[in-house]
Amino acid sequence: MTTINALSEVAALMGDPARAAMLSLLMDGRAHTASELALTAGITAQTASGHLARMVAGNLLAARAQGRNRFYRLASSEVAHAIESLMNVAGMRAPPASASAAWRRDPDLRFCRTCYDHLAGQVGIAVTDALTRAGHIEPEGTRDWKLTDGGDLFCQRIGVDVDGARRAGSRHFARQCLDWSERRPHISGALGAAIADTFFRRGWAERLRRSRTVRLTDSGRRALGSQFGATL
Amino acid sequence: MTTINALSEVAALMGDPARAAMLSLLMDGRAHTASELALTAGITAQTASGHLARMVAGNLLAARAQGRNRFYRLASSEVAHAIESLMNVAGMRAPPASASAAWRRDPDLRFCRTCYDHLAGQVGIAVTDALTRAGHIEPEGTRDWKLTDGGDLFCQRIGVDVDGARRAGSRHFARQCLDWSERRPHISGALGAAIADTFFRRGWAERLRRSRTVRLTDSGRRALGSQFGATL
DNA sequence: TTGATAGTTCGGCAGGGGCCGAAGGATCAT
DNA sequence: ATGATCCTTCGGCCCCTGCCGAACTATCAA
Repeated sequence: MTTINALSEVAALMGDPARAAMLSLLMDGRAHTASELALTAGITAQTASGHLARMVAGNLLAARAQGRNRFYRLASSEVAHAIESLMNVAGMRAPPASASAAWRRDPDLRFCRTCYDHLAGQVGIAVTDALTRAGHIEPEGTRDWKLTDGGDLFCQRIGVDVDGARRAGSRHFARQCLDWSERRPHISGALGAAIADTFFRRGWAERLRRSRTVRLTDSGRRALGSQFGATL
Repeated sequence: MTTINALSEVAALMGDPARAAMLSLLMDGRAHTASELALTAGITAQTASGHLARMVAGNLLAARAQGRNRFYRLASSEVAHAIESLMNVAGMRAPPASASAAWRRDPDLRFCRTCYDHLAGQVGIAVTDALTRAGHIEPEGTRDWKLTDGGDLFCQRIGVDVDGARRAGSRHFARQCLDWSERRPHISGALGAAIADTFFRRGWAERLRRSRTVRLTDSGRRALGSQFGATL
């Protein structure tokens, strides 16, 4: 019973024009301040504050305080995905203006803010596909990956701190993270973070300054071919 | 401007408990009568009638009159997809009770009513994965597939009417259809239908009588291995 | 024709929720 | 400290909308 109510509650949160306007802006994957969101929604700061609090409580948004600003962002790629599919039903073919501007400016941005510590986008997909193809990981249920013995060896060989990831407390070891744009699962969780760390440490990828974009270096491209047997 | 309102309107339609209950029931892919929907939503027939009319006007539902009954069903697989992704955000792991009953009764049913003319479920995923792996198709944007030259040849060879699919008027050629249960894209659109047609024509798959289920035959299982290099 | 069933439309009630003004913390700049 | 900025909480207004009772149409079964 609460199960059906949960559906309507999430939908109702998205079903208000002001909140929908905020969510649309946040679809660019970035974090925005409360006043910025109020402005684009065309409402006062007080009203916006109430809306934002409700969406945080409903696990649609995540908030982060910084100085006297509060930055809000979408809570997960699942939320982005849900909004996208609603837009699809609503007959919107392109993302709304503000988001599509950011999109063009930064075409490699694939909702990396919430996929912060692991590789997402096309690189993440390529790595995940290659590991799957080689039998190094296997889907386990609909939410996790299983690292096979061969995969364990492989990861150790290229320098991924698998044991460290295993010891990462309560954190999930290897999760399936559904990428917003690619719509296919890639590796997140502690192992995903460890793999990304290896990419950065070995100079295969680098974070762009002041951006959530990850760029694959030339040596990374070569490594993807020689180590993973994948091309991008 | 209407573009953002469209998002909130669709979400608002799904954001009422009574309407959400009806939509959940309709997630079984079947058509239900107005009174049936009123009953499960726990409201009177008058109230339900209003809700249903609004959802039809909003292109969420399609109605079909038959005698003195009116049958309502989800208007498209896009709607089903949107509901599913909202359920995902709401943290529902299993489909709601009523739908899960149909689910258990018919475990191969993967919302085939709206994916009517193309292969969905595990078979659709297996085919799509195999074609991707072989480089026969590539994701194009977030909504379409691109059929490569090699893929064109391959399809012709196994008897898929690719040219016919290309001539299919205004219909999309090869769409990414996100499967409800598998949560991964498979091929829909004209090409998806043509591939499914090949499977039926060559006896690789068969529709079960009076059911939306598609069964893979033994020869289909062999073909999947020999032609597609996939196992299931 | 008469009655029963399925569905819709209309009207009025009542509650929920979105909105803003006012006021109150928090943080930064000077 | 003083003011400015950012954000939040509180209180009250008001509209929107979901709800049902009643009445009406359409189909089916005698």
